[in-house]
Amino acid sequence: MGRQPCCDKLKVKKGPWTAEEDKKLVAFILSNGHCCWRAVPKLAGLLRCGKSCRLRWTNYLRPDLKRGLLTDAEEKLVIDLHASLGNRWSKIASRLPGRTDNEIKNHWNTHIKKKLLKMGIDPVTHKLLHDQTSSTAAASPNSTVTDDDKFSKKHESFDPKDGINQVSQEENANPQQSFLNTMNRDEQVIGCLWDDDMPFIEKLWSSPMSIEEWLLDYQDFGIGDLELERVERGGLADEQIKLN
DNA sequence: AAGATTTGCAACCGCATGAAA
DNA sequence: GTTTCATGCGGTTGCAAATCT
Repeated sequence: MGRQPCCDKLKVKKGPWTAEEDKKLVAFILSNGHCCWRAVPKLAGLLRCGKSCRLRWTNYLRPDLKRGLLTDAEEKLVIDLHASLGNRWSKIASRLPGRTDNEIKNHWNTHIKKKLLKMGIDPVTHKLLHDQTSSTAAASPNSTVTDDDKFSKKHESFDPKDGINQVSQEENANPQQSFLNTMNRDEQVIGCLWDDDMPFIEKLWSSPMSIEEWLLDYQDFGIGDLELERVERGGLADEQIKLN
């Protein structure tokens, strides 16, 4: 009847991964692949469940992952895709090479959502909050203060130059509309990404560099080294330019 | 300086779907 | 056809670091 359980849940380890575990998982996947996640932890000598291994690989260890904050262009793309796709993070992530759904979801919840609220844009509907709430706000002027309201007050000195885009003085007169305008301006760039037939990962696989070489060059297994990371990012950027 | 609070991210949880037995 | 599990996905939590009081 049915299949065997993927793991004995009583014996699996939980919590943060160690560098040693990362190395074991990477070494195993690079030499054997991951045709069946259920078998990976046992064969790799890890006391983790397959699900945990899969998440660790896809969200952190995969060699094609970018590190660091999303760029302005990536943020704009996420916002645009979110407007049309909603919280379908995996679909959104598939349009951002080197980014994971988890990373995008986290970035949305911690950065983008707040920026949009600060600019008076509803992060759910992507419409101006003023347009949506003017009637209800007038009806209930003493409505309770939300966390988002608190954020807006706390960040009243927010400088658009640090955020989504730089805007002209004229546009500053109406920051909400200005933001929507910049979104339109980016449509061409976004369109290019939408039309990209060959996903980034396929370009990576087809590059002359082997995956082992790539990993050895770019993976630090979680051991922080900012300078190395900076150089690595430069290397990745160069590689992407070559591939393009 | 120290405790409290907030922030950001990695990892886990639980559900839906499809496939294997 | 039914049961059981693998996988993928989105939501949520836990915790270390940063910031505030």
